Amino acid sequence: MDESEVALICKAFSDMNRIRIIKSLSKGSKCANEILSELDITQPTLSHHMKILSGCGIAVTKRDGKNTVYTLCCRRLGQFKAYIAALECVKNPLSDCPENTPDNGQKN
Amino acid sequence: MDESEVALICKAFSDMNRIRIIKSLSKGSKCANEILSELDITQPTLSHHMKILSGCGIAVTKRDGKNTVYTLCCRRLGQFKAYIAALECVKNPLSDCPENTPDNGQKN
DNA sequence: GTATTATATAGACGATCATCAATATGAAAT
DNA sequence: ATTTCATATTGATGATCGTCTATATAATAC
Repeated sequence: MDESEVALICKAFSDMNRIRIIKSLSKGSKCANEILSELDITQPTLSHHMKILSGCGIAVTKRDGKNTVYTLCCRRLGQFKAYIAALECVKNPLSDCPENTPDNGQKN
Repeated sequence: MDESEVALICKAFSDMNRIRIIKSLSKGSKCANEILSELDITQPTLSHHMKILSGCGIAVTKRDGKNTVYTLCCRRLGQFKAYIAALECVKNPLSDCPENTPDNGQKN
């Protein structure tokens, strides 16, 4: 999973309604109507959001008669979780930045 | 950390250049000039990105003479990582969605 | 076939975005 | 004080965004 894929998934996560959708789907597959009843948006807007969520591979679409069932893609979500989890955070790093502040305890 | 905070951080992560900045800072604090040399953007654009990254609490700003040193906020990043890591993915969930497809092995 | 239900698409709107060139600010060096 | 270096702010531009109404499509029911 490269940076552009991560950026795309993060963009999908960057809207509160879509986060709610993801959290809802994380409890199980749902059809559009069900999701719609949990949010305060119109049906076309939900359709738009689902297109974004499936566009980045986080959600999967499946027709079932009149309904469209949406499911979280565990594999894709797992890849994303792994990427985020792998982000380190060095507390007191070396840096080539000239004249580092003394209380960082370093000069380069 | 509520949904709107997560959305804000994800929005900060939704740009490739900002992801690169975060990955770069994850290896240690850096001043603007250093980060700038790693990317293909102008100085004002970098300044704009850093404002977004510090605005959501992921990066921290510190003046040091002529330089501005940027550091990842480990606490904040940790909160975000925890939220993402906590996203479950149920494989074969119960759903109230009418007429679930048979190969899901469920009827509701 | 016609109606009904569920979802998608088209087109529009104002808002926000990433980016830039130009300029301002802040801090050190001379 | 003036210059130099590092960063921030301003203002503009074209692109993308979330949302809506209106309409189209797809699938079942009658």
